[in-house]
Order: sequence, then C-alpha cells, then structure tokens
Amino acid sequence: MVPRVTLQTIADRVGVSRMTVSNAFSRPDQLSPELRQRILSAADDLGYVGPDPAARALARGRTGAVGVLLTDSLRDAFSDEVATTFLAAIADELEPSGLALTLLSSGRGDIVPARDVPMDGAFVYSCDTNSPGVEWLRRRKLPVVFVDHAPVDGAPSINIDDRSGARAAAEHIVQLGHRRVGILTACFNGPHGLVADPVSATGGHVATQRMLGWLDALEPVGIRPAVVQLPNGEEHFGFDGARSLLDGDERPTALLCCSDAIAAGAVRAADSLGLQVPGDVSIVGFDDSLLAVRIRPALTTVRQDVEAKGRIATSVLITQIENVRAGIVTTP
Amino acid sequence: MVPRVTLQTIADRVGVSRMTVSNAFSRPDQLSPELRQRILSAADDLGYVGPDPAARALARGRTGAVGVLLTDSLRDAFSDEVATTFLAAIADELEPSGLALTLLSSGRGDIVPARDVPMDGAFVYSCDTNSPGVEWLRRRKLPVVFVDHAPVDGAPSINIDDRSGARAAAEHIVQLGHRRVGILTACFNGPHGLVADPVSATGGHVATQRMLGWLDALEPVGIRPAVVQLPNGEEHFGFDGARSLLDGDERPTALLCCSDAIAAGAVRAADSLGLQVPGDVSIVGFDDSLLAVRIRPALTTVRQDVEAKGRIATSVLITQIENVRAGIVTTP
DNA sequence: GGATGTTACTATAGCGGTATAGAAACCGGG
DNA sequence: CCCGGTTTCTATACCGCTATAGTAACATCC
Repeated sequence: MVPRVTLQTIADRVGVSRMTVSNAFSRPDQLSPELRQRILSAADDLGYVGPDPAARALARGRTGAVGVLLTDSLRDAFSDEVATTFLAAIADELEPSGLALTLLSSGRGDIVPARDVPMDGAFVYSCDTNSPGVEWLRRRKLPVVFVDHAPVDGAPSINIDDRSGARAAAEHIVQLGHRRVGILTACFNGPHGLVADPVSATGGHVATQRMLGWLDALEPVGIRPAVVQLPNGEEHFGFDGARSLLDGDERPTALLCCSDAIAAGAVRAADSLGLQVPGDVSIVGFDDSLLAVRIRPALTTVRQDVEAKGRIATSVLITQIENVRAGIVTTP
Repeated sequence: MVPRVTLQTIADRVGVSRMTVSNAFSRPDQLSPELRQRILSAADDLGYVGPDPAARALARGRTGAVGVLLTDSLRDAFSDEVATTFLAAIADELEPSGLALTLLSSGRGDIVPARDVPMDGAFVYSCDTNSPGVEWLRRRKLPVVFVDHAPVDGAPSINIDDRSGARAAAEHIVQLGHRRVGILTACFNGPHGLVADPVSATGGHVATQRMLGWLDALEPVGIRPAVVQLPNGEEHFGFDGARSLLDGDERPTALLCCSDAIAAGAVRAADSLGLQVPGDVSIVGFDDSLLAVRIRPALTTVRQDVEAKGRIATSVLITQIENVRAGIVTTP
C-alpha cells in the first residue's frame, strides 16, 4: 500500500509550503499562475485527486451536502409521486449551489442517519412529529426547514393551508347535497380501519389538518362521516379502505381522501363494485399530482403546488445555511 | 457565540482524558459503566450532541454515506419510474448498514459533486459513459458499482442482458409477421428525430445494447426499421415520436420502444390517431415497470427485475467498501 | 512469587485540510 | 531614499475526533 498522496507530498516534491499547494487548488488568486501550473502538474504526476472532501469538510466547517429526513423507510418516499415531485424540485433548486442531497431514513435502533451523517442543514419532509431523527437534527443545531410538518418553535416551516383546502372540498360535497360521507386518511401509527374518534390519530400533521378541515365543514351541518384510517398512502390501501366503506350497508355517496393516490384506489374500488364515479359516488382527492390527471374518470382534487413548496423550502434552507456561516444565528 | 462543546470540554469537566470521553461515546466497552455514566451526563449538561460527524469521518477514514451518480439532472431520475424503483431498492438495502445515500448530479461547470462530496463509495446508474462524474469517481479510487452502464475495466457492473432481451422481443414481432417496424429509443446527446444510422448514437450503453438486439433480429430478415431518437425517456417524447412514425406514409405495424414510459406515450399516440393496439399496431416496451401494468391496452414488454438489480448492486458495493477497509484492494 | 492476563484509563500522534497573520520582495510616488 | 501598498509565499495554529501503544493496578495460575 503506497502512502497516500496529500498536499504535503506535493509540497515536498515542488519545494513549496503545503499551504501554497492548498491555495493552488482552492484559491488560485493567491499565487502566481506559473507556480500554480507547476504545482498542478506535479499533483497530476503523483496522481493526486484534489483536496480530500472529508478533511476539507472538517477544516472549513461545512460539508457540501444537505439532508432530507423522510418518513419511515425511504422506499415509501420513492413510490409516492408527490414525494418524488417534491424531491425533484429540491434537487433541481439545490444544483446551482453545489450542495448534494443526502437521503435520511428515520432510522431504527442504533442507526440514526440524522445524528451521524455530515451535513450543513436538512429538510424534514412530512415526518412523524416525534421522530427521533427530527430531535437529533434540532440538537445538532443544524439549519432545518420543515415541510408538511407541524411548525416547530423557531424553525421555518413550509405548509399549504391544508385545513382550509380540505374544508373547501368538504363544503363543495355538502353543497352538492351529499349526506353520507366517507373519509379515507393515512396515519403512521394510529389504529387502522374504521375509527370512532377521527382526530385522535397520532402522527401526520398534514393528515390531521386535512381531517380538521373536513370536519369543519361536515360537523356544522350534522354529518358524521365514516372514517377509515390506512397504514399509509399507498394506492392499494385506498382500494381496500374504499371497498370496506362502499360495500357496507350505509354506502357513502361521497369519499374524501387525503391524497390522490388513495383517491385513485378508491376510484378503482368503486369501479370494481360496479359503481359510477361521480354518478353513484363522488370521490375527492388531495394534491393534484400527475396521478389525478391520469385517472379516469377524472378526479376532483384539491390543488397544491408541490414543486413550489420544494423550491421555496430550498431557498429558505440555503439562506439559513448562509446566515449561520455569516454568524447570524436566527434561533438561539 | 459560545465556544463549541467538544470532547475536550467534557474531558476537562469530568477530569478525564479526552480519549476516555471519546470511548464513552464510541466504544462503551473500553471503560467502566459508572465512569461512562458520569461522562454521558456531563455531556448532556453541556449540551453535547455526540461526536461531530465530519471530524469523525476524517479520523476514521469513512463518512457513512455512499453516492449515486445519476444522468444529467436529478429531476429526470425522480420522474422516471424505473429509476425510482431502483433507488428505492438501493435505499432499502442500504438501510441496515447505516449508510446514507447521497444523490450526485452529473454537475456542470465548477460544480462536480462526484469530486467534492465525502463518501465511501458510489453507484453509477445509467450514466453517459464519458460523464465527468464517472471519471472523478474513478480517480478518487472509490469503490464504484456500475449499473446499466458499459462495463469499466476492473469495476463490478450490474447489467441484464439487454441485447438478448431486445432481440427476443424483435424476433417475436417478426414471427407475428410484421415487416414495417418502427423503433423509438432515447439518446442523451445524439441527433434527435429520424436517424439514418441507428447504432451511431452516443451515450447510453443500455439504449445501444437494446438497439443492437433489435437489429440482431431485424437485419437477418431484411427489415430496415425506421428509427426515431428521443432526447430522453419521458412519456411525452414517446408520444411525439410515435405520432411522427404512425402519421407517415409507410406506417409501421409494430413499434419497439426502449422503455415502458416511451411505449406508454406510443400507446397514447396510437390512440390519438384512432389506431387499435395491438390490432393496427403492436407496441413493445422494455422494463416491465408498474407503468406497463397500468396501461390500457396492456403493454407487451420485456421484463427485467429492477429491484433485484438494486439489491445486488448494493450488496456488491458494501462488500467492496468492506474490502477496501480491510486492505484488500481489488483494483490496483 | 514471578510469569501472564485482564481491566481501565492516558499520552501521543496523526487524519488532511484551511484560516490567519505575517515576512520578503517588488513597485510607484513624493 | 523612505513610505505605504500590493503580490506572493510561509509558519503556525487549529478543525474535532480516533487508533495505537503504553502504563498502572489488580487478578489469576501453577
């Protein structure tokens, strides 16, 4: 094993100080072009690859990567169209800054990426409010931006008005004359299936807000919706949940779904039972993803601009990181 | 600005050496449980978060993250179902090892994540063969696993037999009696639109192999396919490309597509022209993604197990990383 | 009772860079 | 010729942690 080539190796070879070699790579204006050339070509001869990123990260105090903390397993995030759209927007917006994006799973047991991965800041996207990952990010005092997450004290958070959106959707349903309404929502770790008290569900700020919004519209007119909680937002859960509601005695004439994916499952379920949408049953989604466009019959959905959320979150995070670097501490 | 709390701060406070504090966090078996407790609670008092990941990365020589180099902009990767499936498989398989996944864009100009991001190894997924990113990863002598990429000297690469798969698909089409065949393929930076010499396309090992496979079956029986090269594999390009072929004089009776997404676009295009699939035109995809299942009429497609590719690639990469750590250098 | 371990902790020497404050040489102006 | 100002390079001091060897104290064993 040959000893590794470092700045010092090159410095010795060329006969200059290590600092000068460092400058040749990182601050070209600090030395004469000729010397820089000599250093660079010596480096090339020695097979030097450039300053070691890990060492540089320590010395500079920044790593060049930001994290994104996602719910549970990363797999879920990749199979969810809304999440991938969000991630794509982040990635795009991050690119010019040169920051890389590191995916952080919530972690289990001793594995806590949010604690152990070097990064300059992080997004928290639609996570369980009391996920240990969130806690660690806070403790590390990293700049954090919350998205689709319950606001946390001093940290910026990006949310749409989920509650109002949901209320508007439910009001619309009420105005159309529906009285028997079913609700399909996803909930990380609450009870699954038909539930009595819909607001008790734990985890999922967004789902909770949407639920509150629906109830805001339904309760005043005396509608008691049948609520089914699904383990997560995958389409097949939407299918199962919708079947269970549509197959019962008091079949709802409208289904409010907390995502388009769930709504898509519900449409399939209606179809499988020979029910017309929206003739026999109205189905309302949430997100306005591409999915909503693809589904036949076309879905009624609450529109939100996920791309914009990603872009905004990114610029906020970048600003935060720059402020920290400049010594402007926003959150004491 | 309070001076940062480090191991030394705690050591001074408790009256032990810094090394002992380090052990309290990283190697609990190296000290007595009582002392460890004292140290831990002192650390807590001081608001210590745990060993700094960047410093640890430098000292230990590993960062706890692996990269994945993707074609061009990350956005494309997120909107491609095959890519996200692959990434999900990687992420899943990576989780127990505690390694985080960092997304690396190809970079432009001075921004080269593959050069500057700290990582222990990397995947190269379906990249342009002469992408600068690939070159940098090699220079850094990082363990690299290539997936859907032309094999590179000593590095492991994971591929399915794209050529044979494509040949089989084309043979099937020939056996069905088709003689006018159109090909829709994606190509990073070749000429776009109808091309004369289909094998000249630059970039995209996979696309090239599939093309070769198709030609393997078509040329022997004297079929000269009409080939359209698309800028990338997005569905709408498939739509446009297929329209241009199906709208012409010598309308093909079969379309070979290098991905399911393109095939999906082609199906829509046929539909928009009032053509029956497969009555008027047969359409063959590649990948067997979920997309293939969703499309009506159902797509004929070449099946590949993207999940398995992800899992295998990951275990190979992890093995490589461990070997390097153990001093077993596979590629000199 | 001396060879041989084990346990619990410490001292030293890096890991591979960068920031910062100089020092030396050069340059034009009064 | 001396002064302030640049340009170019160097010396020193970290960044915060870990590996490794070593020391001292206490057991163990024949």
